[in-house]
Amino acid sequence: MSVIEAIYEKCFTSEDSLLSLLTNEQNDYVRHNHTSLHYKKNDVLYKDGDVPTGLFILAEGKVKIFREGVGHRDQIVRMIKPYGLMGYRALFANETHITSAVAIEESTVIVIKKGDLLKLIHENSKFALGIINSLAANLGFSELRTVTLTQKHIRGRLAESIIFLKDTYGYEKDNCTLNVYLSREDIANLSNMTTSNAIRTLSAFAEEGVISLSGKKIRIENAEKLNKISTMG
Amino acid sequence: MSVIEAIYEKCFTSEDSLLSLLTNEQNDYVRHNHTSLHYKKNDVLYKDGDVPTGLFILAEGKVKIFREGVGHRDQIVRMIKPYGLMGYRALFANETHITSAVAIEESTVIVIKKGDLLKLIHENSKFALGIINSLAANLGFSELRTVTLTQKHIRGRLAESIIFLKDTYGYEKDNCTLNVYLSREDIANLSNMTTSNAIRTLSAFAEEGVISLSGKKIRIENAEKLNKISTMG
DNA sequence: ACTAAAATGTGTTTTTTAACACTATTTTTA
DNA sequence: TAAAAATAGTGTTAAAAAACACATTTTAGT
Repeated sequence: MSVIEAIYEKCFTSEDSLLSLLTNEQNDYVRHNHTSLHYKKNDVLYKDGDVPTGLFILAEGKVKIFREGVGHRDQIVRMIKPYGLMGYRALFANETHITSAVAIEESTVIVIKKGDLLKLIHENSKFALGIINSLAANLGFSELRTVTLTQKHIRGRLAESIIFLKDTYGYEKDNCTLNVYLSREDIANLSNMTTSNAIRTLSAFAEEGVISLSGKKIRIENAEKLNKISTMG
Repeated sequence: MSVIEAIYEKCFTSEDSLLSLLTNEQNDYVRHNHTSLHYKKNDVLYKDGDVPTGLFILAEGKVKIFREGVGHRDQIVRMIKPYGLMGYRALFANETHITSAVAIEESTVIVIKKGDLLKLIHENSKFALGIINSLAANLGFSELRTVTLTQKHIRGRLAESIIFLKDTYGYEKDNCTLNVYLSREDIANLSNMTTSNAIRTLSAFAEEGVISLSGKKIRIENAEKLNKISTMG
C-alpha cells in the first residue's frame, strides 16, 4: 500500500474518524460512493455564499475556516486537522455557507454527498450521534472563543492562539516546534488583531523567552509562562 | 384547558418545537417521562461547571445563556425563546457546562433526561436530524457573532444586538416596542461593551431618533437607519 | 413608607489597539 | 536571475473604548 493509500485507508478505519462509526456494509458503500479531492496550498475548498454540496472529511493536510468581516478583515473561526469535518454546518442548517475554507498546506479531502449522508444518518444512529457530537464540540469551541477574543487583551489572545495551534496540530519531532506554519497575517486573523500587532507581540514573547521564532517556525520555550499569559491576560 | 396547560401542550405539538418530530408513541412516552420546572426571574437553570442532566426545552419565558469571562465580565452567547433548546450542547459533547443559563423572566421548562433523549435519537432519525439542525443553526449564529463582536465598533454592535432581540422575541402589539426587557448591563453583556457605553450609545441612538427609550422599554423608531448602523459600523 | 441597595446616567482620564507610513526581507514569477 | 510582489518588521499617531469617579433615579426589602 502506498503512503497516500494508507492515509486514505485510515480515514475509513481510524477510531478518530467519523467513518469508523459506520457499519461494515455502510463503510463499503461509502468507499464506492464518494469523491476524493486534492488541494494545493491556498486552494479554496468552498467559499462564503456557496451552496453546500456534502460533508467534507479531511484525509490529510490542514485547512482554515474563516469569515470575511468588516473592511476585508478575516476572522479564522476553526482550523481543521485530519479526520476533521467541514462544510456540514451550513448543509444541516439548510443555509448557504457563511464561512470559507482554504487549504493552508497540500490537502486531501473525502466528500460524501448530501443524499448519501442523510441516508447514513437515517440508517445508523451511532453515526448520527457522531455528527451531533462533532457539532456540539464545535459549538463549545466557538462559544469559548467568542468570549476570549472579545475579552482578553492582545497578549492573552495571542498566547491562547499559540496554545490552540499546539493542541490542534501538536509538535514536530523536537517536541517544541509547532507542527503548523502560518503567515503572520493568519496568526493575526486567528487572534483578532492586526498583522502589525501579531508581529510585535510575537517578537515580545520571543524577547521574553516564552517562544522562539525562525521564519514561520514557532517554538514554545516556556509552556508554563505561555499558559499564564493566556490565562491572566 | 388553562392558559398554562395550553402553553405546555403547544410544546408537544407546535411544529416549531423539536417534540413535534416525535412519533405518536414517543410523544406519549415523553409526556409521561419528563420533568417540568418553573423558574422565577433571575433563577439559575444551570451553571458553568455543572454536569449536564438532560435536554431543557423552554415551554414559556425567556432565558439568557452566558459565560463569565475575564474580570467577572459576562458575555451572553445565546438567548432562548419558547421551544428553544438548552443544556444539550455539553451533554452531547460529553463535557460539563461551559456556560450558565438564567431566566430573565418567569419561565417554564420541560426536561428530558439523557437516557430518554438518547433512546429517542436512536429510534427516530427525524428527531436526530432535528437536534443536528438546531446545533448547526446555533453554531452558525455563534460564528457570525464572533466576527461581529470582534470587528464592529460599539454602535454597530449595539445596533446588531437590538436587531437580534427584535428577530428573537419580536415586537409588542404596538409593532415597534421590543418584546423583551433587559437591564443595561445585560444589553452591554450581549454586545461586548461596558454598561456605561451601552447606556451612552442607547442615549445617542435615541437622540438621533433611531430608537426611543422609556425605562427598559426599547422602541425601534427607524429600522432602516438601525440596519444601516449595524451594517456600516 | 422608608431605607438600603441596585441600576441608570454623565463627565473625565487612561489604556489599548488600530491605522498609517515606511523599510527590509523573503518569495514568486516572468 | 532580476524585477515585482508579497510578507515581515518598526516607529508614530489617532481613534476607540475601558476605567474611574460620581450624581441621580429606580427598585426591593423591612
